[in-house]
Amino acid sequence: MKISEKKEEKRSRILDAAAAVFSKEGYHQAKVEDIARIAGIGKGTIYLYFKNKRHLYYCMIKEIYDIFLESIYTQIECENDLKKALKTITEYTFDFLDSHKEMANLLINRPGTVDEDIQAWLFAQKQKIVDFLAQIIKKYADSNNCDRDFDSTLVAHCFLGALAALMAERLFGYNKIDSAKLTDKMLDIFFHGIHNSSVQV
Amino acid sequence: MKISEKKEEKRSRILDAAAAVFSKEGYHQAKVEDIARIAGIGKGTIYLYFKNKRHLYYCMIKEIYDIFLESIYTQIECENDLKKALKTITEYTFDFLDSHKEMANLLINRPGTVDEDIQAWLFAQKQKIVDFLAQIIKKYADSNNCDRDFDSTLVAHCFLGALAALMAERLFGYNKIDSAKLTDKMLDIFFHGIHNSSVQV
Amino acid sequence: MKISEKKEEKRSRILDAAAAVFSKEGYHQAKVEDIARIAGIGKGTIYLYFKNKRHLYYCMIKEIYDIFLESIYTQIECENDLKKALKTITEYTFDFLDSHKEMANLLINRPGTVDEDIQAWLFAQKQKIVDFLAQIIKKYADSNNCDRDFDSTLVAHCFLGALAALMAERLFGYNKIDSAKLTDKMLDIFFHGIHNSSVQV
Amino acid sequence: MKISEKKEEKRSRILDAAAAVFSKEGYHQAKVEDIARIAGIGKGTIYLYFKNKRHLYYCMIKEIYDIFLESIYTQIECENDLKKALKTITEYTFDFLDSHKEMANLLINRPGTVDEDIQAWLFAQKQKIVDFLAQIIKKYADSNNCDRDFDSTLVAHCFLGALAALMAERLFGYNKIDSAKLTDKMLDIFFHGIHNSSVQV
DNA sequence: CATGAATGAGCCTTCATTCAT
DNA sequence: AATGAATGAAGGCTCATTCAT
Repeated sequence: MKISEKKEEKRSRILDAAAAVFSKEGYHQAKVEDIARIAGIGKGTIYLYFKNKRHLYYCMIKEIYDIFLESIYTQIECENDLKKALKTITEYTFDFLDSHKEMANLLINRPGTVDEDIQAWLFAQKQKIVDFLAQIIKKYADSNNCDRDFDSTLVAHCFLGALAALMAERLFGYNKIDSAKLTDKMLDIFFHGIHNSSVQV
Repeated sequence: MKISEKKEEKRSRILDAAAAVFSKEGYHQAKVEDIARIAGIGKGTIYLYFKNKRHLYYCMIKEIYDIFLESIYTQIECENDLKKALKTITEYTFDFLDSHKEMANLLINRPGTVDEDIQAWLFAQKQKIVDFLAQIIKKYADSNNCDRDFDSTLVAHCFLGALAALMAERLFGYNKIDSAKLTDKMLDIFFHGIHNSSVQV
Repeated sequence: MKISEKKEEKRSRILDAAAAVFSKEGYHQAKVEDIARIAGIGKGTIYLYFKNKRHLYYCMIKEIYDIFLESIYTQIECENDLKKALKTITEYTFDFLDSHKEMANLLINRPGTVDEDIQAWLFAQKQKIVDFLAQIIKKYADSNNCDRDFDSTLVAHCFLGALAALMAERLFGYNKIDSAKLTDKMLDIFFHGIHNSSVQV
Repeated sequence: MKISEKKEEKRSRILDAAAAVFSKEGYHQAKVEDIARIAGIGKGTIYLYFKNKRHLYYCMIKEIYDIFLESIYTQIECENDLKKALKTITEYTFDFLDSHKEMANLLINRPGTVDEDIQAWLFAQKQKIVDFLAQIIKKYADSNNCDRDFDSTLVAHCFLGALAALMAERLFGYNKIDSAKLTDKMLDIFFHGIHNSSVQV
């Protein structure tokens, strides 16, 4: 028990250090030695837990995605109200990056720069989220007898794109935006558009 | 004249080759030698035109952005109709990446992976587009006496984020989407939202 | 007693494992960890019995040579007939390598690849065999009033060289040669040469 | 012309340095950096001429074998007298190793310790020599209506084994033997054996 | 001007050895 | 006594950059 716990704890420390370094430097410039130093261990130790640098990167990014996605899924799963669902996703995303600031750069700007396999894997992950979201949107449209004719997958893409853009702005931008208000405003745009409704009628 | 023209032409060839290689491989994996070979010149010659690899990258990406942005600006500048403006931007972006497919990967996925300075520069470029767009949106809202209260900068971010997401999907996704329809659908979402308008009334 | 017996048994297991691994991989490519695994013990334990990898190698190869040489000596010691003595040596060598196939590669191809000290030690061991053999040959020549004038040390070298070559061929060659016939043929060559004796007369 | 000559000259310098270092240290302990230093060039330069350390080793040992074997073949090819042929081989071998002392250790003790491919290649080379020699011996036996019944391949193996043993002794032994006498004595043993011919009659 | 052969700093990875348990 | 997790020195190889031609 104790030993496997210790190993798990050390593996976790390495993954944290890896996230920090990879996020700051990008995959290719990150040095295994730096990761080791930040994890407080020897260089060789990393290779007891991960086959090589690439494997370490993959495990790290997979862990982050797993945590993030699983959490999103469970929170949304049984939610029938689209607005609430999107709000939850948005808020959770903000929170997640706020509490993992050190890897924000990685997630937003640098994820797929290792090789084609990892790029493909990331693409597949993203596809899953899009599909999941599109399905919720579709359900919403159907259940509301919605007279508007929109492609739910397209909407999902737009929504996630907008979300990513706002994340980047919030994280790297000079004007820090309050996340609560941001969420509401963004959802308002998506639900009602920017068109002057009074004119529309 | 002739000499400086020749020089300019060679410089241009190097930049094209750099765009192709950096886009395919990413900054750190791209080899100066490959760029030289594709440009049809000797390896050392690159260093007669650019201080080093980093500088070459910067010049290349700057050139692309300059071309792209200038084109956008001039096309939109005197456009008063927001919908038309956004449509133009969207269509031009699609066309641009279609005709520069070899650097699409670079522009969408890999731009800021060199160092913090370049990341900051890119961020500033993006900021300019956002500001420009926000200004147009603001003008539209004001001139229409719009009763809806939205943050034009926020809308600009969302719009560009969505645009980027659709670009990525169109470029790397399995289902190639027709760009004309895509544009219309996307703008429809942004203008009227996804809410059931019949219910809304 | 019991403890020292146990220790001896473990030491022996390590030496056997070392012989197997060193023979298969060669000194530098052999991994201490593999030896430990094959010996069924922990990696650190090896260092309780041997100072380091080099020492382990030395002890192992010394043990093999000791067993081999002692056996040869005792079998030949009181043999007065040279032909019988050479036959015994040849047959015993074949048998020894047949029953230690796993270290044949080591003994034939890889022994002295560690450092100069070990190479010198091996050279000295070989010298002993040569001297021993030369002495027997000398005795034979003297006692037979042999009219042929040959350098017994030279003959010893030639005989052992030929023996080694045949061992290598038998072990790694495609045509497995029957050892009994081989011995007779080889001794025949050494005793009577390849010259046409009928012509000679 | 000039350039390719210079390249050839440098390649040759690298191969010489490689022979010296590999011979002294063995493949695995030899450092590429040492080879470069001895060749008087930078470490990276070696990789302009050879794919990697293994390839360098292979090219070096192949070159040595090619030079050696080709020379032997051409000298022996049209020789009908077996004794002269064997004498030529023996003398040439002595001369070759005398003039390439620095790689003697490599050729005698360490050649096949890199990997199985190279070991197999070396084995094949040796096989060629054996076959070549066996063929000459066979021709000799046939043409002389030799009444002695010996396996020419076996004789070839024995001869080469004895030759190798004498080479090793001459190179590493304390008593330097004069090569001219050595050759005669050795051939005498092979042709007439050590048996007392007066007794034989 | 243009070149590409040469360089060597830099980094990933291995593995003999140690030492806390 | 025995272990095996941890270490870090060492070495193969790459590639941006230089400079002699």
